[in-house]
Amino acid sequence: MLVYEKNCCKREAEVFKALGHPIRLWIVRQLADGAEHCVCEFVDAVGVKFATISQHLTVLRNAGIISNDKRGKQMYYRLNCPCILNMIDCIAKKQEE
Amino acid sequence: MLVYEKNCCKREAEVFKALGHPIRLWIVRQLADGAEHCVCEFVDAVGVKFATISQHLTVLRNAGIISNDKRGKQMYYRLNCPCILNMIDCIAKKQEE
DNA sequence: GTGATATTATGTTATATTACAAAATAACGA
DNA sequence: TCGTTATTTTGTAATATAACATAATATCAC
Repeated sequence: MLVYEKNCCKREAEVFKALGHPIRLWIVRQLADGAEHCVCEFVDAVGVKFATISQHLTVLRNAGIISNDKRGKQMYYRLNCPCILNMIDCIAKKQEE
Repeated sequence: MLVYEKNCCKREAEVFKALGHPIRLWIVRQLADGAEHCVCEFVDAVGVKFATISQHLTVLRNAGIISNDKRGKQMYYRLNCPCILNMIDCIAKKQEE
């Protein structure tokens, strides 16, 4: 018999939700292998407004997926746990089938 | 230099988005190891309306995560690819840290 | 300090999601 | 066939999300 506990899966669902947007998923991929990038690089590549990218980065940070680090005028972002890329690749492979 | 291609990551993001709701994530977990369950079992356990669970199941199905199979009056659901559980467990472990 | 640059915060509008009620469908048993 | 049960579909209202404009903040160069 199945049992659903109040608040179950809440925090984990937040991680998946954060990855559930094309721009955010793409950003995470750009941070593969420990690469660091600043906000303006994402803005240039994606072609949406600065504020929008910044918002997406905040979502990823709140979910614990990325961290940031200010150096000079620029804010650099990096993956907290590159293992998340295995997961993404696993989904991507399934899509190709 | 980063390049974002139009429509990139769209289909994959949909999979993550589908997993990005506590009830749906819980449902996927109940289908671990090939277990099959019918809609009413989820309804009883979660305590939301039938229509709500049915809607969530549709989201998971559209994302290609689960499949269904009608037997008699009941509709049974199962995981398409149990490997998705590894991914979920990986996220869950990170949350415990 | 002033101005320029990089970024985040806030407010706003359009759109999407969630949960429900009620209606529709499908399969079974009497 | 008729009613019952299991489920999906459709419509609706509340809430959340996404993208943007604009304002605020922080850091550097002068």
